[in-house]
Amino acid sequence: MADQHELRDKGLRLTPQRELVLSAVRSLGHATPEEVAAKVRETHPGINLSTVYRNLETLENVGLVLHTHLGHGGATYHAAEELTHLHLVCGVCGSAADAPIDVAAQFVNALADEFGFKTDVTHFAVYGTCAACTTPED
Amino acid sequence: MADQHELRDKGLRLTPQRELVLSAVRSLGHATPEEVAAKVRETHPGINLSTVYRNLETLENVGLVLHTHLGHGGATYHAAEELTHLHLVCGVCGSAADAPIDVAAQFVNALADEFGFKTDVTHFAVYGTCAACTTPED
DNA sequence: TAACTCCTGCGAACTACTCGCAATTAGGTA
DNA sequence: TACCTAATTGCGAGTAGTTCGCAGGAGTTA
Repeated sequence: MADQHELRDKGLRLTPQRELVLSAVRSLGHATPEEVAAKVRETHPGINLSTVYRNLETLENVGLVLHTHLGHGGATYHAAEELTHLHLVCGVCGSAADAPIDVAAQFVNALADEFGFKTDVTHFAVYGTCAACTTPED
Repeated sequence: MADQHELRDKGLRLTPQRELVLSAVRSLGHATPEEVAAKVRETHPGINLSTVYRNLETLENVGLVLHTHLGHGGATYHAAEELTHLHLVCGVCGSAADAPIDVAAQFVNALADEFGFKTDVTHFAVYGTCAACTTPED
């Protein structure tokens, strides 16, 4: 549990709320601010939603967490070290599968070469139809 | 102006509001519901925002318009026949550039081959940093 | 024209998020 | 250890964007 160092190293104060938010994000994998708040409230019932939002923002600023848009409008937060995959969101069944970032390597390179655009493929989900929903089965 | 046929063919009633919403989407290229409302109000000032939202949803259900997520949370609407490009959204300056869908062809194929995932690259923006913001200039 | 529905306008409600302020608390210092 | 200062928290209000219910009005068919 080197959280204390991580947070202090980034120039942040070490508050119970902040630690709880960070560990909630880590344990949840991906989670909306509300889900993070719910998780944190299991051990710290009084925590305020504003505090969760502010800590997510703060933790994102120092690079410990990141957010991704999975479509519904709300952001989904991840621990920074876990964000090594891209998200395949199915428009039919709503599932979100993971795929390794390498499948996008050519795409990222093409965008870089042709447009000078440096792509972060993990930030937005990739939308489409998953295998299960594409294959008509009865 | 075959709008009447289009709408009627889809089983929709032909109301001035509905026609105006559709033509606003077509003339604007990409637009948020609020921008569509503003456009429509140029010729039909009394139109209600709810009506715009409902018509966008209705038109989307019958396939005449589509929406894309450009990131800020709000959806952006397009005429269905215009959606032949993907969007490169810059996280630094916030600009949204267009790119032909072919640059994503390999990526789409890889996803299809490896995961059976049928990708709609136009639905979500592609996030990253544009050339202007990548190149440090003074 | 009459009747039947769909559609519209309106206002309230809702969701997701942000902000200001006063009280609290972490971290550094003496 | 006691104290000081600034960061942080909780709370409530505020905001933006979107949805919903309802009653009146309009498009469509016979």
